Amino acid sequence: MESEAPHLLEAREKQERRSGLPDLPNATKGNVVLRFAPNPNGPLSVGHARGLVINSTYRDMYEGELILRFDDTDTSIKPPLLEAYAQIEQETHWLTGKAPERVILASDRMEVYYEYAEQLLHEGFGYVCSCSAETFKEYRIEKQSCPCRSRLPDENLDYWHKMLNGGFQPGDVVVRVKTDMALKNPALRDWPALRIQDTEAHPHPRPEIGSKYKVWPLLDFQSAIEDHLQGVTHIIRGKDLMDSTRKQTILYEHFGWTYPETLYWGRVKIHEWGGFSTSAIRASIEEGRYSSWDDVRLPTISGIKNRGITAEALRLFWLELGITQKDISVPLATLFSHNTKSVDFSAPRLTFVRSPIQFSFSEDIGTLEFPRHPNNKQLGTRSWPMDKKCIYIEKEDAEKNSKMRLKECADIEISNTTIHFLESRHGDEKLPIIHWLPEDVSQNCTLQYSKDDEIHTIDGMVERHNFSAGTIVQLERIGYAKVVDESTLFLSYED
RNA sequence: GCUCGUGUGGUGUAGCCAGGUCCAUCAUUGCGGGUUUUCAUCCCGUCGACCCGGGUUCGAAUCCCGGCACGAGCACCA
Repeated sequence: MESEAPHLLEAREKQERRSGLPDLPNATKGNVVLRFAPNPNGPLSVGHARGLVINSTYRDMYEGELILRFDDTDTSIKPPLLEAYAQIEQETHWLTGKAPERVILASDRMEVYYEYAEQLLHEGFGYVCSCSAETFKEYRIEKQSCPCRSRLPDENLDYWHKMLNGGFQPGDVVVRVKTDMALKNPALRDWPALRIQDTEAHPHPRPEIGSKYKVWPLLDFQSAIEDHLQGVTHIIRGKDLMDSTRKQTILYEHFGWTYPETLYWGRVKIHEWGGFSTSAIRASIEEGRYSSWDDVRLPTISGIKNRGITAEALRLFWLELGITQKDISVPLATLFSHNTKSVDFSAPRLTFVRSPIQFSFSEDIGTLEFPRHPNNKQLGTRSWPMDKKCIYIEKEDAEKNSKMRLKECADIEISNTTIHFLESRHGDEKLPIIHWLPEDVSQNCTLQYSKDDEIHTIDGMVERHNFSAGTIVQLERIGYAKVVDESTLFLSYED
């Protein structure tokens, strides 16, 4: 018994509660190759960030490699955007902390795909089909072979060459992988591998490609070939691509290759945004609804970055959701809570007074010196001279109270436009604490924030500073914000 | 319609494969409190869940059967 069923003799130890990502099946350190393959029809969305975060984390866990592959093989429906290539590379670096080990452009690899397509036809495992999409659909539903299926390899090769030489228009013909028309899953029956695109009317945006090719591979074919050629060991993709895996596995079996281990995740929506369709975002920008891809209202990586969200927050966010196949909908508040943790300790405190009202001190108090951050002494101190004896406080505070405590200063009482110091000057009484600003260190500033898909602004006075654009600060009693320029701040989110 | 997949608190998530240690983990949100000269951070407390119905078993969130619900694919998009 000991040799035949040792597990019966030993009480198996209960699995520890897991934290972080689960192990990758069949993976060993140093032998893992992953890929992230977006269509560059626009810069990356927050949804793409999931692919990047999960794949790059596994890359790091297994000391493997991450390939960034541009699947830019559609020039008419979701055509690539030339600027997106470089931007996606930058965003990848920003989010994952380093450059991908390899970068591949599918549009550079056309000859390779052709080679395998030709082999497919030559070996009788594929055929050129001249049925219309609708006609073939009927055959597929009826589990019937279409007439083109019985073409001989030589005949197919003739068609193939005619395809390559521009002898067909889009829709005329398509190369199919010969599977089995009786397959249970209708999606797998003789699936299309390459088609014709009108690259005169819709040239590829890369000038070196342009109208050079008429025949283009479809995702299932291109991706299958490339994954094998690059030695990809693990694919992590959306579960909407499950049938894609099955189609590709049939192709792999024909070529005698081993299909990578594949994991899937479900659909994610963000309450405030819904999905992350790149095409929809692109359309809304082109319509002029948004200024550009990095508009703070957009669910793009550049938009969220622009808002003052850190790469770390985005990473923690996606890591926490993991790779379950459930379809989920998450509120933005979850991302923001990660951002607060990511940012708080290093965010210098800055005073911003909304709707400022001016008051004068009844007496001199000299220069005030106090820390830039209550817990992080490394951020140094700030010093407020008060030669003018004139300060700003928020309108709302002035209206709500007559006695209050000026933060880091003293207890006061206001009357008309004058501030008198109270006996309890050093804080014996419990008074509302408000933030305030001496005129000596003030300057006009606009605080922007996004709400309900609109950008709103609040005018006020900000403490004079020289933090560079992009610095994340905390506006005391208001929230975290990003410095846009000398006189503009952007509030990342409301608390 | 066919095919595939998923169902744990308000929202996510762990546990499920190898049934007990699970009156179910962690986070977030809400509520309450503490620290703090910020309505921030941090800390503490609290509310709150195994889709339904059978079955197997001494014992089921975990295994089996049957429902139901939701999602995706069936594109000459990726």
